[in-house]
Amino acid sequence: MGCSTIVSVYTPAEVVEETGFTLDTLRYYEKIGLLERVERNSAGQRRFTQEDIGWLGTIRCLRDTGMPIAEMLRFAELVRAGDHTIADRIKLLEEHDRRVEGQIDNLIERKRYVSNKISYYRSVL
Amino acid sequence: MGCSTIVSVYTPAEVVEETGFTLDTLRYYEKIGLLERVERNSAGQRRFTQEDIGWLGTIRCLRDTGMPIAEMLRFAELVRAGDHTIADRIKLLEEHDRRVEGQIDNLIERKRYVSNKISYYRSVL
DNA sequence: GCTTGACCTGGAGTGCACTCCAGGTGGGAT
DNA sequence: ATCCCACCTGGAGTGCACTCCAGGTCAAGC
Repeated sequence: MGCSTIVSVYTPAEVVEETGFTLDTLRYYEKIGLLERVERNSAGQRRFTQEDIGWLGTIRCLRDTGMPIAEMLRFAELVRAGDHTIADRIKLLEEHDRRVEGQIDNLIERKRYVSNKISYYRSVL
Repeated sequence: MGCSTIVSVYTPAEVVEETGFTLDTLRYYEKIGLLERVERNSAGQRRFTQEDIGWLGTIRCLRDTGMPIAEMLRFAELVRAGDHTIADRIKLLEEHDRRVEGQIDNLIERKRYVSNKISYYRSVL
């Protein structure tokens, strides 16, 4: 059964580089269960898998669109629970998507106000 | 000198209604100097002016576009310092405007990722 | 005239999302 | 063999922006 799959593995430093999260943040995410227990080498040091990297990409995206950790945690649980939760995941993401839409619209609206203010100041210079 | 200007004045409750800030937030903003010392009636209760309302509108906008309080404070100081700071105000707002632009772009980018994820989940349902 | 409720002050507490620290272990280049 | 640096753990600390509280005053409608 000489299974010779090459499972590419990442050190903490590589993951920091790759994902842009700090090591402390990574550890924090693991501690609170947003990241599932990461594998360790014999010395107890973390060795991240490609899958971890992928999941961290999702986290990054959700986080940067303003999803609170509690909700990401809920999403993580759904993902772990298996394929029968896909409908729920869709629901969660769709709701988030609508909020992001709202955020963008609001930001565009507010930006107009800022731009107008700048124009006004320019006009009185 | 019977000066009979009608200076419309707002009670705290009216300002809360108008601006969407809580009374506590309004007091907090005054305490830290983001809002200049608000007028009081004989009983020491706040009576906001039209100008206060306008300024709170600006605050709302800057806040909702993610400007930290420290920077709003700096902007407030510039405004109070008089017209010779207009160039600085423009600089500050332009910088902020660029950041907001970046935020919007980033959000749009991330939103695409979320939408794709939703599509993917839909395809495997 | 009395009650109710809006408002006051100073200061303490909250929630979120990290971020830092002390004290220690192990791997790997020289 | 040695040294340094990445990494480990548990737990405490930080920064931001509020938010809440106790204990009190005033105004205005009934």
